[in-house]
Amino acid sequence: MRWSHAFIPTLRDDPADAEAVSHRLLVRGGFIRQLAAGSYSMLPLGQRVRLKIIDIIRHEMDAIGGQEVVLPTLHPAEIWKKSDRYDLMGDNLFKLEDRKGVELVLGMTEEEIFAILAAELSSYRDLPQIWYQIHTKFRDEPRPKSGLLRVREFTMKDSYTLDVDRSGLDVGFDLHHAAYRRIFARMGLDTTDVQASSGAMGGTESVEFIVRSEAGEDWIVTCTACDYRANVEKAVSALAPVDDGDSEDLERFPTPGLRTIAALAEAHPDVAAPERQIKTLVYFVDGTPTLVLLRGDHELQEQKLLDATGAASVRPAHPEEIRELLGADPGSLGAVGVTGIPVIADVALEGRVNMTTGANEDDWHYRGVDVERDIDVGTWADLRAVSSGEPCVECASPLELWKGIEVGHIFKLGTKFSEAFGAYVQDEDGENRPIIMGSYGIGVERAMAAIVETSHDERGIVWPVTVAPFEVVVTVLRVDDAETMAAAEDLDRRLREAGLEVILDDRPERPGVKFADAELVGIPFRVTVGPRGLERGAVEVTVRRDMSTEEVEVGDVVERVSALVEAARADIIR
RNA sequence: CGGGCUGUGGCGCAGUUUGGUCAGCGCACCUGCUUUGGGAGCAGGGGGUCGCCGGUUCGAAUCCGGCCAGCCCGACCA
Repeated sequence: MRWSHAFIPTLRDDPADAEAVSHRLLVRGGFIRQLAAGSYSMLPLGQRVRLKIIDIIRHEMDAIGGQEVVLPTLHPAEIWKKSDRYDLMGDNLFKLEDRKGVELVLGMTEEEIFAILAAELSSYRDLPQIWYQIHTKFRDEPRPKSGLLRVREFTMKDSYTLDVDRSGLDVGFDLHHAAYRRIFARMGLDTTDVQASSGAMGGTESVEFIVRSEAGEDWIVTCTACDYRANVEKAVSALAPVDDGDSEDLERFPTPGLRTIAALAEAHPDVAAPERQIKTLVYFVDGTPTLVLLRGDHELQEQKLLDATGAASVRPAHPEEIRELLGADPGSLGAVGVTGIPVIADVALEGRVNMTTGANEDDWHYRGVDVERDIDVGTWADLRAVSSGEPCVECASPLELWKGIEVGHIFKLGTKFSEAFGAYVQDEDGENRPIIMGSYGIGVERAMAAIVETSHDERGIVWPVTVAPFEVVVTVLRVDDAETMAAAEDLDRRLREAGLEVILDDRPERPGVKFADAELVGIPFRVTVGPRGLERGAVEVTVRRDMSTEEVEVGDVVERVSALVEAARADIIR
């Protein structure tokens, strides 16, 4: 490839609307262009990287026995209604109508269609199967952001395992787990696999692959000492016991003007330390008003509420709604004596006595609350958000909280879709059983952005050689000098003949421009050809990652660069 | 959906407060000459319905109304 003929529109300035590093560098480097919010064009360089990522994924998926298919992205809404995901996914699902008025949707993931195909299987002997595809998914994100990190149209590798029993599912799941580790490692991504919630998808065991980055949107909890690691949506921590004293009688007492946990604690330190208060939140859980109870010093983790209730959506009640329901304003709420409204309580409140909580009348609270005696708790669940420094449940060491980018997610889906679409097989005993599915996703462009987030410097991107748009750039310093140009062209040809991916920068630009572009674009190795070096029969070879430079005799360049590329590959794959 | 901000050549921006002389700057682009190991210099040149629609006015990038789009924070989010 000759740079002079390539479409690589690099920019000297950062685009004004780009914040995230990957967004800035991918736009500046001429990899992508934005069309609309959450909608990006892949320019030639971007597409080269994207294809390399896809090749890695495809290779590893095939290696675990995956069979590639391509399914429609345009689906009749009917099948989404059949699986119940039409409502469950809410506004995140793109919906449209055809000319006949038939409702259609654009796929977000494609369990439905895979289940429909799986319905053609009839015997346990047909299983297991691993099916996958790599194509476009759509999500009507409420807020696309950060370039490729959160978009509305993107490429996903989604795969599905089909098994007759749990142990088969476990095997398929573990195969994916191992394949994902290899996939991300080969891209040069350092991922942490964490326990996660499977969210609206249902399912049980769920593991996310997270790249540590400030640009990420997921909060991850890891233990500073042991192996415990989980998404905050799922993470738990140990709690120091609280001394409540002996159970006492319920007593109403005046608390004029006290509306917050902190204010109440300050005014009544004897009975209302935050950890001895009950925080009462009012939520609408799929439209049903519900009281959510937590310890005074704990925060609600909404995903846990979703998981505990199986609801599609939850939202905090508005102040007016709260007054109508409980007769008091936030700040004086409690669940004591409340009937007719479901109560869900965090497990940290189990067995607690002598607690303090609002009395559902402004300026009044209860003390001496025995949670199990005085409150009609319908459901106990883990609802609390873990905070930094709390003790690990496994080893009691402090937990650490950090931000990351979710690049992959694997989980055990179960039989939800096979039951909905009649995907049953007969087992050895002639018994009809729903196929057990697993579901596994990787966001291709998000992985691309995550690589840039974690591999760049002040000059630009530093692509791992396995995903770089080109492995080598041959930079010609004097295009108008026939000898220099001839030497560069010869090198370009020999490097390509050695199997390397080369771009020849033959633009009539000044050296500084070419160096800057090569570094911005992030090509791992640069061969600099100029008349000065050629007089000595030498060129320079520069390693992008550390910008180290060595002089190499022209005759040795192919061997030297090949060795560097191989070493870089080996270092990534290990 | 709530809050904040922004829309002016390909990119980055000034101009809007105080309507006219405001279509302007830097980069990029084209031509020529010089230059050539870290984003060159000189000279000449091309390119913009000032987001869209409507209104006010003799006159609107500028004032008013409506709409649209994008960014950031929050809510939400496999």
